[in-house]
Amino acid sequence: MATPRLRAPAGFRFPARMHVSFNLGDDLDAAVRSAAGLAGLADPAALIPEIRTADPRHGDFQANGVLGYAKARRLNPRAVAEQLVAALDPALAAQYEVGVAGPGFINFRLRPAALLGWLRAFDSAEHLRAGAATAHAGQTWVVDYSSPNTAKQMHVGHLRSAVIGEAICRLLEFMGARVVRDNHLGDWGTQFGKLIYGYKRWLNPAALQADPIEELERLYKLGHEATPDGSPELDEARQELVKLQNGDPENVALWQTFSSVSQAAFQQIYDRLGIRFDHHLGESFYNDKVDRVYRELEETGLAQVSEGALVVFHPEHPRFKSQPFLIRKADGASNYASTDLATALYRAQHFKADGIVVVTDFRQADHFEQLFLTVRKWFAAKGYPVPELHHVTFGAVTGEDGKALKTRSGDVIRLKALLDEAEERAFAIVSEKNPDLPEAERRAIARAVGVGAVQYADLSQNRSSNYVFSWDKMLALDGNTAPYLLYAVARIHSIFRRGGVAPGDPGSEAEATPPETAAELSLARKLVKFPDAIRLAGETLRPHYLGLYLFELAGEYSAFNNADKVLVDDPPVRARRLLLCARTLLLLETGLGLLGLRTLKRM
RNA sequence: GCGGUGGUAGCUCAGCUGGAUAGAGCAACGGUUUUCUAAACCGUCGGUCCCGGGUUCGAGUCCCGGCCACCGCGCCA
Repeated sequence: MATPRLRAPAGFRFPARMHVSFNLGDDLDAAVRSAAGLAGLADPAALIPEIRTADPRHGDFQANGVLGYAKARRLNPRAVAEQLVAALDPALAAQYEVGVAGPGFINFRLRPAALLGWLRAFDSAEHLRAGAATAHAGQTWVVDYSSPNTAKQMHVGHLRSAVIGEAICRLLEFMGARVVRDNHLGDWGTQFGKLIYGYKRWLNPAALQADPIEELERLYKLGHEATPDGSPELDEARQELVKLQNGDPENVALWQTFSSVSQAAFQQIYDRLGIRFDHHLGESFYNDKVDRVYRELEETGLAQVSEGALVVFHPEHPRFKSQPFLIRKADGASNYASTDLATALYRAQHFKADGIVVVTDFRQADHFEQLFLTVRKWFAAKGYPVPELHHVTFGAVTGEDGKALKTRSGDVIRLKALLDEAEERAFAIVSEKNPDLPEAERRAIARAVGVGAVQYADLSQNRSSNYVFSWDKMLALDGNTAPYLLYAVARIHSIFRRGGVAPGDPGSEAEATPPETAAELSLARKLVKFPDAIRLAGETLRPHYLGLYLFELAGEYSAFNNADKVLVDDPPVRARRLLLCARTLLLLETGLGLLGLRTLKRM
């Protein structure tokens, strides 16, 4: 069937310098809306263009909105689509081939010169950032992630929150937000009574020096074993806790020691993962802030006493009308609902958060749903601004048997041991594949590849589902893995080394002509979709959308790399291929950086 | 019992909030190297999208009812 195509007006020259939108789809949305008015549609405001990235077979973008509009008004959708196309701003024809297809889709295919225009406009990390930063400009987002318990080892269960949380922080920052990274440590609770009990009796100072968390875990275990239920020893341990809570100087000093040595140990892990928190406001920080929560929730009538405890019900909710949100225990003590409420208030008021993101596993979904329901009503009742509240959940990490990941002896796997093993395995692989590199470099490569593989295994998959931990899969050079992506980066660097130019060097790109070969075009069209991946990952708080894009980009690059030699003699061809390499490198390095991975120049 | 999440190729998973002929990787089979990193690329094979209804121009995607797995549901976090 015939599809009308817009042609560039005779003599039209694509301007060398013109405004280029970061999100090209935004231009199309505006253009179609404007055309709806010019085309004389009965109800132009009702036409929502619904611009989507298209299957490459059909074009780069498509407008789907005509179908719904036409059907609702008993119009022929193809006819409406053709009316719209005829009314499109002719300047658009300089950039896109436009056609109507199927039942009434409008397809837009970027012309090679327009592809080059975008690639020239977004030629640096700064320009990409400037393009992306409109989404959350001027906003403050608090991200609560990792959040381990002090005096305990970080284990594999803490991995996902840390990795996903950091990627979300970087995405939000890239999109223009000021991000407050807050490690909501589990640093308060009944376990400290037993730990102090053990500490005062069996401390080995040398062991505390050498591996503080190891020693604290040993002391807690001894304290726990020495204080069985109903024993006088348990009463003593409880007394230690009471003393701590009442500000006994000795116990407070001990508790502070536990916190500081724990944070120092955690930071060793965070350094390997590229994480640095702005704040470590643990549960203890909110001890003196829960009374206000009780008071305000009672005075607004949201909380009530039930079975001696202070609870919040949500009558409009099918389940939480009867399942209580327990915010103060019957004995008067606070619990994590109390401190989480106080935390939300502090973040909203002290940090002036426009958004709060909490990254924990899916088992806490009920808690956060109740928490957020309560916060919204509470803030509304008091006239406090209500931030966007997001609970970012994730599934479990399982072994290949589908059960929770454990060591062979059944213990939890420590994060330190896990990262060590990742680096060892990566070192063995790089030493086999590239034995001529100096050992120091192979070690450095192993650090980036090994840790990156662990991070990316988490980030490449939809966070909602469980994921199966497999060394072989995450360290494979094929498939959607960190080594595959890092390898693509290294290969591009290799070309620039061979060519004796720096990536993105303006001189090397000056003569670049628009992409021509099938592989060049395919790569260029993938490159300009980067903003779409950022938007999708950022809006849904699902980093795997960015990972998937990077994998597809690396795939396009590999196909290009295989089909078209870059360092050819013909200057314009060489220049445009170098430009494509430089932009691929820029987007891969920027994207992997947003996911928290470190990239390499050689591997 | 109520609820959450998942169920897509032999395996591990995508599928951009309802769009065009459902895609990758692994595994299996075949091909490409005087080549900028073959740690790559290309192709073939492979589908009851858990089942049954419904909504509509169009459903893997939304609604209803089932089945299976994991998880949560009053003083742990």
